[in-house]
Amino acid sequence: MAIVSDAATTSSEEQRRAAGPQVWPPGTQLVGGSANLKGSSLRPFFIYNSLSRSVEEFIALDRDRVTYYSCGPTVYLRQHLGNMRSYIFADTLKRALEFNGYAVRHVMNITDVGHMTSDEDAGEDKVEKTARAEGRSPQEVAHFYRDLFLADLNVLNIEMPEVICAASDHIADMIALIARILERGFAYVAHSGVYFDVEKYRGANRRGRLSRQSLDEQHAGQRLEHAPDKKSPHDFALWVLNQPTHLMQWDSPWGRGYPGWHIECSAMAMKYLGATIDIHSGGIDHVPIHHENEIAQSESATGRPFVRYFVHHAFLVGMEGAKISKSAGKFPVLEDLIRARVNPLAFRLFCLSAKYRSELVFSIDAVRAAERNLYYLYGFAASAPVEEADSPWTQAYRERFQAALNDDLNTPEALAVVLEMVNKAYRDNDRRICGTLKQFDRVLGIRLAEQFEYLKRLKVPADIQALIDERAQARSKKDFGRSDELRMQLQARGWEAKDNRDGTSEYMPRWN
RNA sequence: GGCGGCGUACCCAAGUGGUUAAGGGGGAGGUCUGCAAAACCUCUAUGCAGCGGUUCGAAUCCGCUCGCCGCCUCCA
Repeated sequence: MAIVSDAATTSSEEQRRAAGPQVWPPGTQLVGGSANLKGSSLRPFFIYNSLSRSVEEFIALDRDRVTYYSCGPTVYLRQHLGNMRSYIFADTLKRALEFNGYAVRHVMNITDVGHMTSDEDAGEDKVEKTARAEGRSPQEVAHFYRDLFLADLNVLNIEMPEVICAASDHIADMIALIARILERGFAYVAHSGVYFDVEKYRGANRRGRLSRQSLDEQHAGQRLEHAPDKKSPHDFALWVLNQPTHLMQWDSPWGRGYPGWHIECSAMAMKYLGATIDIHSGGIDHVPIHHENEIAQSESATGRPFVRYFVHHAFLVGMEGAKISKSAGKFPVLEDLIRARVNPLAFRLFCLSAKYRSELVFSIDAVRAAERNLYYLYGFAASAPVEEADSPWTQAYRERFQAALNDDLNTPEALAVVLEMVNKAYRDNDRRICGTLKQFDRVLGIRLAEQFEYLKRLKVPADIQALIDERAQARSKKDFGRSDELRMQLQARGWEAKDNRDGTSEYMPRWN
């Protein structure tokens, strides 16, 4: 039984590190998939690894290819802004790696079965609970909220993961994985389900690595009165049996039932990324239970390390410092921002204004502050000389930008670099920074590139054009009363007038 | 009870042993302008919850105190 010990992991890690720089000396230009990223080269990228509780240099298992699994949504409710911070974080991590020349294979799950509530005695599947409440089938509920979720990703300009996989499409993979765990003796079959044998696994001394909590310290099982046929209250379900009221059931070698929540991530991560994946990310709340259990299951089945870098982000919190959570009932969603006439991409920028490991205090005003930055950048891009080559001085900003990202994803610092560069471009009246800005936007993801051609592509409606023409006439006759009146009319229709010093005027619609 | 985190200006937020404590928002003043907007410039924390300690030197390390929060049970 080859459960790899911590010591073994460390030594192979050291070997890898020692070998790394020889394969990829700083400054090496990449070819192939990363060749389009001019100017970015594989440099040391540091990230906080929850497994070691320290910032480590990231070294991919396979040179410049990264396998990345991030926790996706349970599709029983609209994802709120706290959730969206999570996906923006995952997307930013991926983009930062790509900026460094890595090719990232990103897998995200969609949980549509097996994620239980714990309010009631028996517990209830979250998707089914919503289905009952809304009078729809679990599939309808899952699809409905999945589609809303995907739409939100699109609105926030989050890149689609290479694989998005639903748990219910991978029942067979989960059954196969459970069978392997059983074969290896780390699980047992009881009347109420197939359970992972934590006591047995503890002998291998792996569980508790993430949370640093011994099982005895946890008050595990204290409030879980069901499933009396578990050997130990710490044991968790791999497959649930004999729950006839459950709507979603599948046949298995152990009887009809449905999978436990944790097993899907192990099964799908390993199916699409292999037994050992480079990065696994998720919310900090998943450290003690969900990810701990994932590790236990996966490594029991394969005898190999499951995840090399576990990365956890902190919460978006409300103004009283309390977490914005589903169980609390009230939480803002993307539509609340749109209803408040805030550009959703401002929320993206807002998320980047804090480090992923820090709690971020949410307020509409704070997002509006980020929106000012968004439009500052848009305003610059809309009139920037795209066709000209960048000035040499931009190189220093590119270096600083990358250095910030590579320092444990310090996006606030990176953002500061971007703003300082644009400020310098304005101040020195040297606007040849578009190429660099476009590169930055590959990480920022605020659709900046689209703004460069904005004015040229702009179609002015005839009625707006009529107002513009009349205003030009009024201004030429120095009829400023009429001119201001027309400005107000244009404003009411969403168009802003901007008068230049030379007497010309520019008109563009408001962004939001 | 156990584990973990936080407290930096009016607001958001970097910085975690060593030049003037990033950046943004907001505010004040100014340049430009018919006005407005945009942009630019100047100013806006002798101090980083409080009190001790270590150090040549601390927001940064240690101790205590106060306040806030998360997890241990579904949660990003």
